[in-house]
Amino acid sequence: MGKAASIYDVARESGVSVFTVSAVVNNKSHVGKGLRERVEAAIRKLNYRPNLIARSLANQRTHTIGMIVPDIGNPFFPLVVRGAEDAAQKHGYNLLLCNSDDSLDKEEKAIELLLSKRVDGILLTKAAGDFRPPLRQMIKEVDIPFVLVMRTYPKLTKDAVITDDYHGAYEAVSHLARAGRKRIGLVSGPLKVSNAKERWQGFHDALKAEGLPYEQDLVIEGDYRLESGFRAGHSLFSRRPDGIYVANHLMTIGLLQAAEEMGLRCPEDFGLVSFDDYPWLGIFRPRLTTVELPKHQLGTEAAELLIKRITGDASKPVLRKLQPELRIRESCGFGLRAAEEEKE
Amino acid sequence: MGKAASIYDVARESGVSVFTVSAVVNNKSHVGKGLRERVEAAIRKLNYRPNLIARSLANQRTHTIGMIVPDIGNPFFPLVVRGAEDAAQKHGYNLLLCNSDDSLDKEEKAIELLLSKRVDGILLTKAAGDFRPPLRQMIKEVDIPFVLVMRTYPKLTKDAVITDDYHGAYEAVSHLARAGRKRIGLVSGPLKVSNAKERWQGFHDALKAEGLPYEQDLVIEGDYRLESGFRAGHSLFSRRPDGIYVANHLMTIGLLQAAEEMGLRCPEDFGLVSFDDYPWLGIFRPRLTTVELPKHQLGTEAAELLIKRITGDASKPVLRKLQPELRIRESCGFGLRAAEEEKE
DNA sequence: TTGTAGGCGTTATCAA
DNA sequence: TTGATAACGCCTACAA
Repeated sequence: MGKAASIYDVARESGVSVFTVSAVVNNKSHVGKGLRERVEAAIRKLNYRPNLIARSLANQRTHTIGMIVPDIGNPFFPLVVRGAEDAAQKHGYNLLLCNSDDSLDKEEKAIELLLSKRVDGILLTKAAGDFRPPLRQMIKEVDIPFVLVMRTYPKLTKDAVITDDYHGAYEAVSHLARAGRKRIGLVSGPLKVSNAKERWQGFHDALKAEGLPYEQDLVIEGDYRLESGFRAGHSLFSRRPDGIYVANHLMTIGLLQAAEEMGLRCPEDFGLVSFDDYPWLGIFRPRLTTVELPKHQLGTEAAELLIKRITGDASKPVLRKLQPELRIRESCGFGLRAAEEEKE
Repeated sequence: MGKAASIYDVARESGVSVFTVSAVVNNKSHVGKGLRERVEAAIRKLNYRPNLIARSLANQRTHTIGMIVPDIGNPFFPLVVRGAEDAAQKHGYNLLLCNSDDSLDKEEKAIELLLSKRVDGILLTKAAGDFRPPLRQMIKEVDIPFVLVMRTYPKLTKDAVITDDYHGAYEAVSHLARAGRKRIGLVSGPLKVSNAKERWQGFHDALKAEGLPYEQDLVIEGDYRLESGFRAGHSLFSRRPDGIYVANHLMTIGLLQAAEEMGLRCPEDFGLVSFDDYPWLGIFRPRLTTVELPKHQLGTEAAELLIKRITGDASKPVLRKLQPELRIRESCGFGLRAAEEEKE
């Protein structure tokens, strides 16, 4: 009783061939009613479950998709992953999850493993930097579809589901300007990453459009992690900006920790707009003005697209750009300014 | 060139048998230096990568572990998953991630799929309720190790890595009492879940020890989701408790939303202690007093234990109970009380 | 040390 | 409609 029943056991039990069993399991080619019932009975009796590993080997299809994110511990990604899992699930796929920590090395290892495990496709949030040639070669040979998530990387594929980061950043900075901020700083993600560049560009162009100076000193490149926000805060605040746009949540937390240490208050001492929104940001003070990104949708759309590719859709590459949404609350100091004007 | 090179291709290319190739790939039984080099050259030339699906079929080992959590979108789980992934990774395993939404049905489907995919073991945060007999039967037959995460379920296995929830809740409530709260309410998780029961018990016993009344009206059973915290808040606040212990973060957010709607302030109008801590709770107001749970460690220890089981360790069941840590901040109103006493 | 051949559990081709 | 039988790609006795 140690081994699980195989298709052979079922065949023997019901006195038919494995072909027939296989046919009823996958309800294929019309199997005679009598046989079908006998087989089904045997299946129940032996508690037979197809071995999907064997099936994968025969089919060359695992119904598994690999998903590589920088860090599932970064609160941005869980919802993206959840979205992807929901879509995958719906189409009968599973998710093999990997963390790259934005390291090219880990990313490469993860991809190699996923390829060896013969996943049907990969959802990738590309780490900063370029693939090494051997890996590119390998990927080309294997020829499974990739869909990029949140970050483009045209050298690999043009299929990507991202957010309109340029626009989001532009909105954020314009809003800061509308709130009366004049010296606006930026805590950016790693500029090698496509969306960080986009956000930087949005920041830059919005300043220009508002007639505000772009001060190199007020631009700090972080890595989307909390600590880098903290460090950025320390060096940024010494230059006394009156407004700051921070490119993600984790760095915002770090920045606010730095502000706290330096005795600076938001929005009194500096206005703040942050990227990605969370339920708790609406209730704690200061209420953060943020640019919300549709995380769950990002995941589902990416997975849907990937599955379409897996199942043979070879239509032209799609670059899906989801729209962010500015959520105005208090950290930008908009209310503050209104209050001051009332006094005058 | 459509197909990836197989072990046969390598064998042919280097003029040896598949056995020899297999041996050098897994650097097994001493292969003659000359042959080894020839084989290695062929491997590089053909860019050969072992097909892990085929290997799994032959070995009866997938080096994949299944992980089922209620919802990766609940901020509690990402770090647990990350911990598990780190440990898995370290030992050469991958994580197949599933969400159960605390639904028995989804949980069952997920387990069946994981078993069919022949994962080597499963990390499970059990959904509320009991397995149905056929599933239990199936699990017993397949005989792969399970390790429970965060929630016990002795009917399945006694291997579990959890937190000392009783103790954590006890501490939380005692602290509320020390802060001078007299009518303390509870927003609990689903009482069918082991840790919700533990937290309830800790709540109950702490009240008793402090000589405070246990008021049934002030105990509300939620489901660990935000909305249930919101509803709980609405019904709870109408009874005017002066202290509340909420059993997780998401429900706390919901509860605070309700408080806001009703114009109640924390800690002035009610003291609050919440479970699980996050970096942002230290910087926003009100600063939440929480009981931190070692999420990452939970994941790594669970994965380590599971892998030990997978690799044959049959020592007696381990119930690992990690210690929570009370982080006193301001939402309990402790500072408030101190301030009042000073005035007197 | 190396090769041969059979098995892992399915699917799929080709006859019957 | 069914049944043998050969893939799928790898591992591993058993032989040589």
